[in-house]
Amino acid sequence: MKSNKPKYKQIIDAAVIVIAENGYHQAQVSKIAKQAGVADGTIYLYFKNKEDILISLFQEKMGSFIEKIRKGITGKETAAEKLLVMVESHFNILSEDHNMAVVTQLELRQSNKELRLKINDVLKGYFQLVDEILHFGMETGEFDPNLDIRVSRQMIFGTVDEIVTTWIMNEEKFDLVALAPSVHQLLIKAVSI
Amino acid sequence: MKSNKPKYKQIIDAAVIVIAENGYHQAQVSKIAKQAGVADGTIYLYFKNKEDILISLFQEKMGSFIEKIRKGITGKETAAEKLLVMVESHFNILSEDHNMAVVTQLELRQSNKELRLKINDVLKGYFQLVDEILHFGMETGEFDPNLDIRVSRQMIFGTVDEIVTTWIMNEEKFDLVALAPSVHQLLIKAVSI
Amino acid sequence: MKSNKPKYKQIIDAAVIVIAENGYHQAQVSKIAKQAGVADGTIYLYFKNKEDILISLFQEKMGSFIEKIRKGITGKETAAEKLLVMVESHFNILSEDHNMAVVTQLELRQSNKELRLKINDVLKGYFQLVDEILHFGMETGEFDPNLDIRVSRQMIFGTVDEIVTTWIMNEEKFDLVALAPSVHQLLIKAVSI
Amino acid sequence: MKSNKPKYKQIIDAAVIVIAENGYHQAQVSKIAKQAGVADGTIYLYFKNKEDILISLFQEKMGSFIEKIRKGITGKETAAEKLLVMVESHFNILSEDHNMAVVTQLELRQSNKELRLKINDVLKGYFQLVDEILHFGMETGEFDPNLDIRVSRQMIFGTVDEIVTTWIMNEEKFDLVALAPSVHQLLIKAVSI
DNA sequence: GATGAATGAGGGTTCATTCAT
DNA sequence: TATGAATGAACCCTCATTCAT
Repeated sequence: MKSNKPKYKQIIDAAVIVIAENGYHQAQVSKIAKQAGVADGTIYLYFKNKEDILISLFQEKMGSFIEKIRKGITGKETAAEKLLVMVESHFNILSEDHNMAVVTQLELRQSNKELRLKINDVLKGYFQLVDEILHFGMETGEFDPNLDIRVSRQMIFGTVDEIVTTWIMNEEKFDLVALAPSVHQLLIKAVSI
Repeated sequence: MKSNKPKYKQIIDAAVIVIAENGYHQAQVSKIAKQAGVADGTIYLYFKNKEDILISLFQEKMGSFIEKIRKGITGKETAAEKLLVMVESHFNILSEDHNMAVVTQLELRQSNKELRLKINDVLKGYFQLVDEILHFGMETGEFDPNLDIRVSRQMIFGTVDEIVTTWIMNEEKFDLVALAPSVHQLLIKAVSI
Repeated sequence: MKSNKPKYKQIIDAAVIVIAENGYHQAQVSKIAKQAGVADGTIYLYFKNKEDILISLFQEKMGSFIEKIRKGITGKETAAEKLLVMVESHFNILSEDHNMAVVTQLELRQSNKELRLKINDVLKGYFQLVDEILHFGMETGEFDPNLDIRVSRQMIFGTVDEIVTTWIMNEEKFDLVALAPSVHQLLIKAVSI
Repeated sequence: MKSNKPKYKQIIDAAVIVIAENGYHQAQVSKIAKQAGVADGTIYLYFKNKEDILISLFQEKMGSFIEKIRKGITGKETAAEKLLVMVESHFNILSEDHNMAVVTQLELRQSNKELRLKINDVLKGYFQLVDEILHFGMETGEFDPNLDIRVSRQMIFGTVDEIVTTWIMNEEKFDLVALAPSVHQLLIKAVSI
């Protein structure tokens, strides 16, 4: 029985599983290869080196993560609704993919500075999304026109990120998605007039 | 000329310098020993293992960090003032100690999950401080009596932490302390009625 | 536009170029295949394995090398003249083919003992040529009738080979062919009565 | 039972044995360490890397090789005698140390260009010795005053080296030392007037 | 208490060769 | 014939920790 998934995706998915199960520093290339069902050398036909797997992983996953959120907020009419959908989606997506949550929130942050800088580049897409919502809210008059966009964005991302991290560190013992409304309420109050 | 500092502190200070200058993954025990002016083996008379150095480092530094902040907020009369002092102190202390900022915000976060769990234990002292301010504000009627304490605390810590991290990742190119008022204003609006 | 050269020669020529340009240890089969304009697998339709390429290369090139020299000395009347032509030809041929010179003098000598033994087999054709000149000189009375043929041959080959190697190691900065007369003179004195 | 040899020498001697017995490309650091009776890591307390072992090996062995020969020729009165002693010593030393002979004549020549250049540096000490004998002979009138020193030296070294290599490639089946007189005679005739 | 030489486990990556198409 | 994607064995070096002095 052959897998029809192209090997590139196959390897990235394997990496997520292996990192989630073994931790960043115990995610050897050979383990990833075995999980992907390919030979060690095959990895290097699709990725320049181990770091390249991790960056690609983050890009792929975060790319579709952002895309999903963006789709969700597109139809919404008010900035408040958009923000709510963003928080809800963020929590939802990570709730539904335990491995991804562990990998992006905990494991990949153990990487070295160079890799983290590249990861930060990817995160810029998320920051941009937040900025768009903020600008929109300021235009519609929902948000304080004198907001410091940068600080507001850092508050929003910092809050959501901290909550998710805590949730994972607590072994996902509470219902993350259920927190969305109260998180949203706090954030809305902060940026409103 | 021999240092009179007890070797325990000597080694921790050396660790901060070495990690700040070389990064977490390039901070070998032998480098720390050399920086501390002791033999490699001497380290193990004062610390169980390398991880123990890092935890002790975090405990020592975070302990005095929290103490300083606690002192600052003690005299203040309103919860809002306390929160302002907390944010200002937080930014101030890290602004004045570049090495500490780099080590606690960036480098130590590259440690494995186990170590990070222990670091989180130390952070509980900080969380408690935030909780106290929140409770105080709820009692005085400054803050919303229906606040979800945990989420509010995560918002406050997440926001402050994210801003500091961004500041360091940007090579401290902007004035961190100057941001305190607008950060404070956002947070106050979030938790007020 | 396809090359009409049979692929066998095509691959050997590619190997010479790749080895000369990249060195023995950086001359991967895939590089040779790319240089030859064939697929990696095609190599194995014409050669048993990588070693077989190198031996074949040496045989082909050394074969025509010896042939050229043999032609040059055939018409000469005295052993001294023959020896002069041999040295001159040797220097000439390598001077005119930089790649070949590098490959046979430097790169192929990095091969393992087994391959070098096979290379030595090919060199026997050259040794035979020298032996013929020596015998001829001994018969004509030009050379010492009590010569130890084997030692004399090793002197002649060792001398010429050492000079060529030095010339290449010095990046061909001096005129190799111009050395032929003085080399010849030394050798003639050695073997003469 | 502890070895009292300093580990540096211990490791070099082990390297000679391992390379002689297994060949250059099969001489793994772990094998050398095991043969030396030390841990793999210990190697790196005395040598920068694997290449450093090989260069040091060559320097140490070639250094004492040249020293021995130099001592032998010092007392001799004529250039011819000096040359004889040199050839004899060269053959003698290698005859008496099979491993060294294999390592320096065959195995180390498989190293990459960079290492070979460093090996060549060491050989310059030998070349210098030959040059001294040649100059001496030219001064005493034993040798042709118009000798091309460089070519003569290359002849002498090339001849001796080729003979030793052949001897080893033939598994030392003939008596190398016994060849010294006839080799000497040839070389003397070559450089005499 | 203090030293520092010695230990030894562990992993990313290359590349000659194969074989299904 | 020709292809080229896939294979998987093999090795140098680092560094936290120990222990004889």
